[in-house]
Amino acid sequence: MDIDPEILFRALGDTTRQRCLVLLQQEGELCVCELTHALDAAQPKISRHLAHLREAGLVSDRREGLWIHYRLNPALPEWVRTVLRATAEGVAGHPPFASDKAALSRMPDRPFSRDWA
Amino acid sequence: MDIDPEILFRALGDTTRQRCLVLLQQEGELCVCELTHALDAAQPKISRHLAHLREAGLVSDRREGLWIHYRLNPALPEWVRTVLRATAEGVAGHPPFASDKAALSRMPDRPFSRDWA
DNA sequence: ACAATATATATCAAGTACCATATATTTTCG
DNA sequence: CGAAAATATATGGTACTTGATATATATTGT
Repeated sequence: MDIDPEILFRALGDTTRQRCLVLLQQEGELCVCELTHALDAAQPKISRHLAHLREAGLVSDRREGLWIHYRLNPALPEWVRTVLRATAEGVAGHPPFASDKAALSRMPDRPFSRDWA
Repeated sequence: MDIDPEILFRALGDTTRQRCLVLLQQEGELCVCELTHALDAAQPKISRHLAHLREAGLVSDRREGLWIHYRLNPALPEWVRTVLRATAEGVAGHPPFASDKAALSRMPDRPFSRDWA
């Protein structure tokens, strides 16, 4: 799989998309309503940014009933994974990324249990 | 030193700036005319993109006579260095990055000798 | 002080990106 | 089939980005 670096970094160049990617990296798989809640953002906004990430090849999606689960695209080249990992580690402690994770874990009635160490 | 990830990735989201950063990473330090030659681009275009990188905190500059040498900002946080290194390694073999390096080494009358293994 | 060279900045037009709101689509359940 | 829930897309407005061209600034040597 090949990723155009211009498309990659333009996709990374928006805070909303960064926050989604960092959460996906930390949580593995999330549906739109979880991201919407974690970021406290309007649903169409999240949906459109996820579409952007999907078109850039960064995430893949999987439907399960009403829900659509997003995850990092498993076919990403290693250097892109390194970029995403370094970024997630670099920003994890700073706002708004730290509170996103907290908000997600506080979400009531999460549609799926995602128990993985 | 702190780098805002949105500013970082927007700076990386342009092919011209990527090419400059990859060359700077490979060569250590380059003046504007070298970058202009390597990318075969107009001088004001290179100058403006370098200004963008400087304002984003990614590069620093040093004047020596008529020339201004640019280099990666030595104060970059480690995660940003990792991002830049992974990117440079990931794209080095692909166009236009590969030919940029070749064009630079073919440049006649390069203003400085930069001998470092 | 003047000319030449390297680099920087200004301007304008064209394209692009983002947000908020409204609306459409898809799936499940009764 | 109709309603409800989750997600996706469309629209319009505003703001940012980019490139090309022209011009300005800074430094050196004569």
